Amino acid sequence: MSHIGAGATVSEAAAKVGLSVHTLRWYEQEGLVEPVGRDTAGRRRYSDGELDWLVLLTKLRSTGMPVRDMRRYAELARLGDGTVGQRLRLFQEHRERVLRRIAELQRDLEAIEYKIEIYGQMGCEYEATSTG
Amino acid sequence: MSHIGAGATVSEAAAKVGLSVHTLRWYEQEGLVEPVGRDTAGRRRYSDGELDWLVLLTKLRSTGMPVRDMRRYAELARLGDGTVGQRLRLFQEHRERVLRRIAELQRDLEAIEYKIEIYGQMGCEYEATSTG
DNA sequence: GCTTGACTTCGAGTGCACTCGAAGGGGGAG
DNA sequence: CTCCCCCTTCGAGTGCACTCGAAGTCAAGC
Repeated sequence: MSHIGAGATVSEAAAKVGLSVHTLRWYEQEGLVEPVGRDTAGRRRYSDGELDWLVLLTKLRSTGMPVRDMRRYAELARLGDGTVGQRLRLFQEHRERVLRRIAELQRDLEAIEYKIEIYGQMGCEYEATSTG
Repeated sequence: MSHIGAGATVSEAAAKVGLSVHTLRWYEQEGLVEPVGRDTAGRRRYSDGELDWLVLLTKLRSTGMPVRDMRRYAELARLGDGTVGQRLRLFQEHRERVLRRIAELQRDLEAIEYKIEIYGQMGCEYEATSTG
């Protein structure tokens, strides 16, 4: 490896951010990532900043942001500081969605835990019966 | 409506549980729901118990349980009390998944909130500049 | 000089969970 | 009698986010 300090290769970046090489190229193609810097041979070299961006994208994805919104966000970021307000609103809306989602999961979890309790009781009775 | 007390029609059930009529039939066809009781004309009549079951299914779905696991669960339920242990395990595993999912959302939410803070600060500076 | 890993474009395939529409028929309420 | 809601089977379509494979090229490292 003679690229020490020159940034990560695609496969290294893939390993670091938890996306496949295919997906990294696809993200770039879809405009979620600015065209990545290249080495003399034309191969992608991901800088720390680009890796951070990718990590942020994975967090947005994992919290359920659709790819089209991520694309929108990437476009805004590309346009510079003038779009900070829009990016803020985009993130605030997303936060609300995530909070609602968490609340929904917690609500529905209660039904699951209630069932676990019931089944636990039923199981105990069975055990008690079967073991005497 | 002369079916007072005779159970809900498909469309009523759909409205109550938040699934489409198409999806209700599809759930039945996929074995997520036992064949629903019928009236003299062969039309589905959902009892309160059947509605409760559907509501439970929607909670499982909304917490991310795949349809194949829901089918497995429905099969176990159909087999009676002897499968309570398996159902308990199924729910316990699902609970763990949901808890992990909530934890993941909360973790990733932090990054989003951090960004909101940053953008908030940037926006304030801009406002301060533009308003004076 | 050969292997390895990277590059390109392209389109097709995958998995999931619906979602819809067509075609043709039946029964009950107003 | 006539709507309207329901029934059936069937297969195809949708949306999302990948995911894969093919085909051909290129350059660096051993």
